[in-house]
Amino acid sequence: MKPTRAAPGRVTLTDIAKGCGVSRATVSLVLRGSPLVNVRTRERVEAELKRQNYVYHRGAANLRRKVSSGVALVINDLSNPFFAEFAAGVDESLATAGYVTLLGSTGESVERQQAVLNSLLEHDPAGIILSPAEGSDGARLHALVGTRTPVLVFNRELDTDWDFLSLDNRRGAQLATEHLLERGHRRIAFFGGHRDSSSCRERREGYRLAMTAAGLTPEPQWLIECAPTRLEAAGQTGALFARDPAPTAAVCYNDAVALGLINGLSARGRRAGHDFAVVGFDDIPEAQVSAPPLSTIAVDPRARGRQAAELILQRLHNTDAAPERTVAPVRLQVRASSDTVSAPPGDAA
Amino acid sequence: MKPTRAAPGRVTLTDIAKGCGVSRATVSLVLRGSPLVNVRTRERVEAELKRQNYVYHRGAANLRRKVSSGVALVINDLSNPFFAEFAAGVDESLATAGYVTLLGSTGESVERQQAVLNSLLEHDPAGIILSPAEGSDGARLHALVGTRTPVLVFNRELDTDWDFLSLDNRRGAQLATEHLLERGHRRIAFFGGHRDSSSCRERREGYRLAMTAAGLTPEPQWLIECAPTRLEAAGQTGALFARDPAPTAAVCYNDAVALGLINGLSARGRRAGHDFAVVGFDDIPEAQVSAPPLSTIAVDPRARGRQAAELILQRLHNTDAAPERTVAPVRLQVRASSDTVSAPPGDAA
DNA sequence: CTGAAAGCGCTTACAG
DNA sequence: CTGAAAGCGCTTACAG
Repeated sequence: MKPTRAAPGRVTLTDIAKGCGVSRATVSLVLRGSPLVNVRTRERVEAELKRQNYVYHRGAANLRRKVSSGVALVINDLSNPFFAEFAAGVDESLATAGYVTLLGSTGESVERQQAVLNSLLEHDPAGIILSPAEGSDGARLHALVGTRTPVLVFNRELDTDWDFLSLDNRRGAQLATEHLLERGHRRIAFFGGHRDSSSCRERREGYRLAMTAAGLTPEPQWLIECAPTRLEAAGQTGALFARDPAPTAAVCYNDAVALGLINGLSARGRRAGHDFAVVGFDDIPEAQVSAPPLSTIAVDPRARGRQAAELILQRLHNTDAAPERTVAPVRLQVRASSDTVSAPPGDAA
Repeated sequence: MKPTRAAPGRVTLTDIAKGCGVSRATVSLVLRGSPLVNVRTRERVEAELKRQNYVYHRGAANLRRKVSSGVALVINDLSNPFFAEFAAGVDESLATAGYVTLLGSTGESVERQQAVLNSLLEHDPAGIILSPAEGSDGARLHALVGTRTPVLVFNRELDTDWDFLSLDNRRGAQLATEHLLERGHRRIAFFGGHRDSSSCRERREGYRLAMTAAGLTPEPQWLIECAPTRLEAAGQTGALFARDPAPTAAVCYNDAVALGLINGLSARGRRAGHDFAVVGFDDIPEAQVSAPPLSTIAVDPRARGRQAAELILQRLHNTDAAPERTVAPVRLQVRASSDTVSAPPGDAA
């Protein structure tokens, strides 16, 4: 509960100054690489820094300079490989830029998210990258964070004036649908996700666009909701076949749903890739090794992380610009199998 | 490259003190929950804190008190779900204890690890949880970190006097081997990993113990090295069948290797679970959905993360105790399939 | 119960 | 080119 006493005997600027007979000011100038210092003096100081094994206390410097070298990264679910990769990308770019990542994971809990942000704010982050927990309330978050700290929202839209980085959900679902259309499918379902999530709405929109462009109208019973987990998806499989004629293919909300659907199909004696075609979204690692391997929409989460870091850093140096919405590209990753089945002959609607 | 100027107008203790006509000292006492303050005064101060939307500056307080509320988490590979789960567990427990996680990922690079640690140290962590990059040099790390900051090493042994939390690798491999023995296998390989890693050595030892206990002596050609990745493992599959009689089963260094081997087998016209039995190690999420599902050794990385956090926090309050080695339990996770094949009849060696 | 004063480790005008 | 002094936002004996 309580922070911890540092071991005694930290070496400070004063120790270095004494050690080589200059003032603290001079040592500080050396540390910050000022060209004002005489080269001989600099050498003496640097030798002394090494000799005493000096460690810069960035917190003290930041306090004095009224700056911050930390960026908070609030992640809804680190155990999801998509977000883990994202976090790795963020950390990579922040480190390169000389910032440290202050991590907070919320486990998709709005309460924990509130607590985590509160704690992180006390550490005075220069900015925040926020991948909101499901069900987040933009206004409430805004009230908590205030206007002093720039925020970049990732992935899930929030009703705020913060910067927003999102995947091109619409385009992704469109690509997935077009791919199935090219294989001859006509009765294509959109399977999984919750209608009230912005990403689900956008993906459905892309699906609908592609269908419409092909002269098709999605039947209401082809739009099937379920929580974006493997288990729920497996359980909802039956809904696909509730009415005849049933779909021959499905664009899935994400890979987890797609994998669940594949399981659900085989539990009903069907085989994905043989008598039903499936395409996912996200390209999680499992997609490569599932049976059959899953064609899906690749979003390169690590690159998204790097991008998020760049965006927040940019914002830090440009506080007063208008909020920005950035849409990150996605691409179709075809893997022979989950989608190889074509529509049954004579099935052109 | 440079840290960032905070927006102007941070509300400080002084503002609050002025706002309700008390001294900064009194406000500070209120913040820290001192019982000395008159209850009426406390209420006034608290109202003012709320009114002005005060945010505590923990950095300043820590500086004055000579304490730290951050713990550094240095992770070799966040994109590995095992470590991502571990990180989630660490963060969860640290947050509960009122600490913030300072994240640094090294991507298995010893150079980056050095740089990352350097940067983290400047942020004055109370302690460090270090999951070392492959090839780390204990002495070099020790020289860098010094003796002021307690370190808990996770997963890979390092030649230092730091605390160490490891998986029970020996026991895990023993369980895996015994499981295959129970299925009737006699020619069992140990597949994958690098002999110079401590975890690989320990797992091989567990394998050997189980074999010996069953009166069997592993042939040298049953010990096959390869990098612990899916790709390398697939590539090394042939080595299993280089000499007759070939093994009928393999204990794999980890799940990635096991999945690679499964691919490698099917590329050679063999089917894991039908004519060759495979057991993994780690129980990564893919193990559940691979084809066939993978029997493996579950290590519960999230619980390990929580455990690591507890250990380092304990150490912070007990700096002078002797270094501790903690071995975390593992268990066999049987999944019908990858191991269901029994040894061919008449094959009892 | 409350306030004045010193100080954590650093930086930065300002003199010299 | 270098040093003395003030100050970042907080805490903590110490008086009163």
